[in-house]
Parts: sequence; structure tokens; C-alpha cells
Amino acid sequence: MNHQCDYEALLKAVNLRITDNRLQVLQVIGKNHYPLSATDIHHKLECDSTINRVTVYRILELLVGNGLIERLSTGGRAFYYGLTLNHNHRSHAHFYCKKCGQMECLTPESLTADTSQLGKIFPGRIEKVEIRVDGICKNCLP
Amino acid sequence: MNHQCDYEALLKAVNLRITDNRLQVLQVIGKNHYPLSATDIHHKLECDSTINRVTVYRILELLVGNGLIERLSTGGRAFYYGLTLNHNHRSHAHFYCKKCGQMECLTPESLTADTSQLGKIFPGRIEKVEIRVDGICKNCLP
DNA sequence: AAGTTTTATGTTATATTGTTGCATTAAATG
DNA sequence: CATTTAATGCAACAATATAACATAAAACTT
Repeated sequence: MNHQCDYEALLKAVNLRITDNRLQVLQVIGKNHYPLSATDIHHKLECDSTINRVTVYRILELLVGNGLIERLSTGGRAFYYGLTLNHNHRSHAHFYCKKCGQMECLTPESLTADTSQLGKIFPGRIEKVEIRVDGICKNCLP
Repeated sequence: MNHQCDYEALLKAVNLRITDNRLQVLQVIGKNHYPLSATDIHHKLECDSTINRVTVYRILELLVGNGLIERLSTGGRAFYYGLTLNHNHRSHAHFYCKKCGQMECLTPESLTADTSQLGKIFPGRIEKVEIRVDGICKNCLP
């Protein structure tokens, strides 16, 4: 979503060391306009580097834990990852095509949730609200 | 959610044969007041029957396919299953506690989504909208 | 700068969840 | 009752993620 990010700065901001692998993972996620799975990311990186699959998982976990990326669940079995919302990346829902497995970002306007009541009445700690639309994307429609 | 269901009638209504295993799976899901994973369901059934793990998965798939139950994704790795919405079971969001892994149904009022725009502008086929709140439930709060 | 500690990465093994293929049992149909 | 079809069980497999331990790289200490 956010093509011009300074990924070094992002890492620095949360006190993480800057390594090649971390930058590459962030870059792949950042320049993609929809969320990717760990396998997607690993495949993209394998083209020009030799990063290990497990390292990808570890970096993803680290970045999620530090709030730089977010982990989305899908109608399928894998998690997908996208850059965390920021000033030029507002909260939005996602569409998951159960045929091709691709995630798509929906515009913030197309689907909005009113969470104002929830915060008042729910007794636990709320960390995030995930809205996902499942179906068949236009490319996979018969 | 819906304790007094006639599960035989539900199966009949969608032209599925009535078997003991199917009834038991439906009963477990139906009498539970929050969605359960396949493993949860299997464990509950193993107490007084000997149903196979794979059979549980197959029945769940069948029931989802026929619209009797719905499959929810969580912040974790397993799918959870609950009875499909009906007249006394309105559409609602779910809360997932990432500590104990339990799902909770939220009241329909506490969180509502406006999907009116989406249907108009989205070019693919929309099958469902899933809203999940992740966090820590009150029992797991420190 | 050399040695020590800490952190990041790689490698292999394992866990979890779900699915497939095939044999067997049970039910429905003729 | 014989034949076909459907349901279940069992064993193997597949996909995704994590854990345990070894090694490499970086940071820190003297």
C-alpha cells in the first residue's frame, strides 16, 4: 500500500536492528498492494536471496509483535501479512477469494464498522477488529 | 446459541441423511453458546462415542456446504464452527481470546457493519462478511 | 584488537490442523 | 435378497507454523 516507506526508519522507530532480511521482508510486504502469506513472501525473496523459510516466519512474528505489520486471517489456512495502518494507510476490510486464495484490500469507505458500543461494554481487552469479506473475485467468476 | 433445535429436521430440510454422527456433531455445536473447533467437537464426542477424527472433519465440511453451520476463522490456526444464523440467531461478530483460544459471540448490537456500499461497487461475488475482534478475554486478563 | 556476550540466521525436527485414498460397514434401492 | 450407493474408519499425506539446537554475525567489554 505504501510504496515510499523508509523501512530502516520503521525498524529504528521500534528499536529493532536493521538487517538485510528484515528490510527485504518489509519491502516485499510494503510494495505489494494486497496482503501476502509467509509462503508468498518467502517465494518472492528466494528469487534474489537465500533467506530461510523459518527466518521469514520469525521476522514476520517480530514485525507483528512490534506493530510494523499486521497479521490477517483468511477463509483459508494461512495467515496473510500487510503493512500496519498509518497516516496514509487507513483501516480497511479485506476480501478473500476462496478460489484463487488472493487477498484484496477494500477501500475504507466500502465497509465500515461501528465499534463505539463495543469498547464500552466488552469486559476484556480489545486489540483489533478484523473484517473480512469472503467470496469469489471477479477474475475467478465463471 | 439455539438450544431447542430439531436437528433431524435441519438435516432433512437440506436433503441430508440422518445419521447418529451427524446428529451428535450438530448437537454439540448447537448446545454450545460459542463456536468450537473441530478438535473441540471431536473431544466432546469421544467421551461417549467413538467417532473418528476424519469423520468429524467430513461432517463439518458437509454441514458447512449445506449451510447448516458456519465456519469462522480466528486469530489462531484452527477454524471454529457455529450454527448458521436463523430467525432466533442474528448475524453477529465474534471475539477471539488469543490467550485461551476461546471464541465468544458478541451481541448483534455491540458491533455492526454497514455493507450497503460494498454490494454496489464490488465486482466479485460476496458470500459472507466476517467480523472478528481479537484480544484478551476477561478471564485471561492479568 | 581479542575475547565475551548477545542477537540473528540456518537446519532439522516436530506440532497442529486439515485432506486424500482406499477399505469396510451400513443403508437404500431394485 | 442382491446390488448399488453412501457413510465411516484407518492410514498416509499435505500445508502451515513452531521449537530446539547449532552456527554466524554483530555488539560490547576490557
